[in-house]
Amino acid sequence: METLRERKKRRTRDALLRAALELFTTHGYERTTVDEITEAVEVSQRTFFRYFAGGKEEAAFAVQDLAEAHFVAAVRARPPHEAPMEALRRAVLEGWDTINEAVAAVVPVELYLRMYRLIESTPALLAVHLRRSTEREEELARLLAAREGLDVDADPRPRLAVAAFGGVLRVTERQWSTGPDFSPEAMRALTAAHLDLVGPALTGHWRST
Amino acid sequence: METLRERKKRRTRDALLRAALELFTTHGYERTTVDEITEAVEVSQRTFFRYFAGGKEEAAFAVQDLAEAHFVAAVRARPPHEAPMEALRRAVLEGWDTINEAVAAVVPVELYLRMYRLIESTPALLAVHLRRSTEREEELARLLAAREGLDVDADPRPRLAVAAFGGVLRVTERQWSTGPDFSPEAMRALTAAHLDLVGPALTGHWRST
DNA sequence: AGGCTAGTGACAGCCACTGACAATTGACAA
DNA sequence: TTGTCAATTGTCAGTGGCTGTCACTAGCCT
Repeated sequence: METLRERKKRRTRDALLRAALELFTTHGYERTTVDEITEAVEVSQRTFFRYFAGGKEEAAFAVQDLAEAHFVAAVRARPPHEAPMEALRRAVLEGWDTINEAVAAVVPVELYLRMYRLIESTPALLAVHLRRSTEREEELARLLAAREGLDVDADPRPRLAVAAFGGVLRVTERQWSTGPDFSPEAMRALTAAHLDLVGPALTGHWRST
Repeated sequence: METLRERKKRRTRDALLRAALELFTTHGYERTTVDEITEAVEVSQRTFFRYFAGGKEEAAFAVQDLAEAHFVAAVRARPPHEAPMEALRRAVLEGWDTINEAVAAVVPVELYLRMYRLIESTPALLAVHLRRSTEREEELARLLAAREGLDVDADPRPRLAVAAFGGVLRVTERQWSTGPDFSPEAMRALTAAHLDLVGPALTGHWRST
């Protein structure tokens, strides 16, 4: 079972994380200081940095970590006979269908979505988000390459395909976060629509839809 | 003509920029302090921040700005009858062919390439680079949409196509910056090869090639 | 020549982050 | 229980990026 010490640690971390996200999403990321977060939880500043060695940034992406791991797991769970792009497509849609399972245990889904929007609208956070996305893309490229029996360093196709897929997701994120409907369902629908359009978008001529 | 004041300003800025890039590329980005840069040029720290309000970051990307503007200009110069993706492809290859013209007036091309590598290998800089890339992609999407007579907010295809194109460039940058040949020619060749492969990469099955 | 103003330096201060050391508190065995 | 050990936390001091303020100097313009 869980020892008292571990329980306390977990609570402190959760309290810090929740306070951080709440402050970020209400007052803005850069405008909230670490001191404000620790005052809200009544711990020392030093303690915050011990839980989040990456500083405010790590706190800001803690829940994203869960959601993205959820998505990668969905990719891994796809049957091996599916074509790579098809597996990615189904996994990402599945991920949005079941986003609650991945996130709700730590923070309300609504807070996660608010934080997602904040990341998209805060340049410093968006930059980090994009870097993290490329790290995930590298992971997926290796995954798919292994699945198809390819050497990811000899054959660029897995990385290229995943990068193109990632590009579609970025366009989707951006449109979703600036649009009027912040529900997971809206995100899911937009993702599906965009994935359907990427083929036509690349085939040269747009005038003759 | 150019007044004495303006000449002095220009020189100070150039000196700061060159000192910054030189220090970044030799000692590393984060390990270089602003004080070190200003001591090398013999100005106060405050002066550095007056020229580079964005701090070290702005200095790190000053030359990238030139190169990227060079590329966008090449896209604009493409004949309107070319298909969008074809215009992007030719413009980016052209950009690497004539990179000297865009950069050499301010810093040696070799220093620019070293800085490029450093950006790719420094997480904090890579993140910013990726965000800047999406800004450029937005610019290109609007450009191409206008060219084709489309409304970029109503039709997602321009953004999707440009995002996929950008994804290919990112894969290329990454491979180039970790490879053995840092010449513009190598970058050009890699870019062309990857652009040729993105089509096949997206067509479902990789095993039977 | 002399007033105007842009550019600069010096200084003070905020915030993110880190290292070192001391104090506290849970864990566990005698 | 109680004493010991180890994990957790707080305090303090310091570095570096960055900003506001103010006074001063040097180029500009009439």
